[in-house]
Amino acid sequence: MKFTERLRKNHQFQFVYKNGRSVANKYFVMIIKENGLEVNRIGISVSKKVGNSVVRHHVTRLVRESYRLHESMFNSGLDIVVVARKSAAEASYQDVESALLHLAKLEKIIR
RNA sequence: UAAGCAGGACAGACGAUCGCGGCCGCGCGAAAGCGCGGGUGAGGAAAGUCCGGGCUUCACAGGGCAGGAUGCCGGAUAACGUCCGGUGGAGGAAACUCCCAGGCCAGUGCAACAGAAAUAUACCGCCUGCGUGAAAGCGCAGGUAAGGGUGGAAAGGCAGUGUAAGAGACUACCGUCCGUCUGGUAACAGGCGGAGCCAUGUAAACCCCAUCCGAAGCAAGACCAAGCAGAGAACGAUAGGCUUGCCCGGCCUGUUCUCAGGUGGGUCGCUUGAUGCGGCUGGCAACAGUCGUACUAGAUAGAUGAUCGUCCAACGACAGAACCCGGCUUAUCGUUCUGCUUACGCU
RNA sequence: GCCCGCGUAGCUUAAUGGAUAGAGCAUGGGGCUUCUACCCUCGUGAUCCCCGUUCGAUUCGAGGCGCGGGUG
Repeated sequence: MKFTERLRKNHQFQFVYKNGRSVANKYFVMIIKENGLEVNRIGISVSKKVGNSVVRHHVTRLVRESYRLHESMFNSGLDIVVVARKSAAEASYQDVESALLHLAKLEKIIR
């Protein structure tokens, strides 16, 4: 991903949770905070409630893939945290893609 | 052909495009890194963390008590609670499967309810003697565990002799126990002789016996780099701390606690191993030896996915390595191979 | 990674290996009252699942499932 880094540390996530603004739909919760950098930073959080290890990895990959394929549409200079909800375990790739773009439109961070 | 039993293998495949983590090579770059090319990249259970071992550090090269685990016998193994082969028991018509399977004739405990009585007994009953009574019967003293109902369990079973009635009191068969002989490494099996059999169940009750067990865990541990600030309290050699829970013994000399401050980066450990596969030899087997051959993930918030097309058993279950092995247990859509048993039919 | 604990009615809980598993709250029916509340009375359980030991298991043993906690 050319224009994007990843959020890795727990304190980065906590900062976004405390200071960001959030929006949600059936599958995901998206939390946004401007980071003052040139690039976006994305973090994906899938808790143990969603499923076992295989299911959680799968959800993570679907989110990362759909973000990657639409990376150029997003505004830059944002920290984005995507939290998966329980129903995301049964979602297909098309569901994830449309849900992610829907949330991005709600936040008006998409071109 | 059908039903079943046992053991093994596989765990969607191929192509295209876009992406991800290591590794190798080349190029650019001071470096970080970037680009191109090549090759590689999750499991049969990677899971649960229930056992065992390697490895590393600590302690000791030392003893006792406590505690824990295992539990028919023999073997395999680095080791095991695992595996193999036997013995005994249970199930099945069979192939075959299952069993925490040492010891209540060491000690202690428990056995509700029912029942006369639960580890010791006479409620009903049976019988004898005496008394009373015309008799039936009643009362007293005694004998008796064959019969009765209860119960998981009622003092070997069954048949006969015997007897007033009965009783292993006696006898045959079966069972039990003891001794001895034979076979077997052993568990055990079989034979012979004796005891007429003073005694139930429970040790997944305490316990006894035999064997084994030092502790912690790769966030172990080793190294490099960066950075910081100390202060207070208690006790101080008849003290404090470490050493396995305790004791003895041993070691150290400042130790412990509280508050505050700093870092939270990198390298190694890290994958070649009690390794996999194939052949041969030994062994009933588990397994061992030997020869050949292969190298097949090493991330550090954590890499395998998405889309399209074709195929099928037709939408593909259970499920993701985190130091590494050997097992056990649990989850699982299905496909397939081999051997065996029984029934039916045909030749 | 390592180590503990718990699971009983809708909720909070009790139990020596021997009940029909006992309470309180809640809830449903009935009574009392003109009505409601209070009060009285009657009812309502897969002892988390499964296998075993035992004559008999909530209790003992093995395995599983779920929940909670400690520690690095």
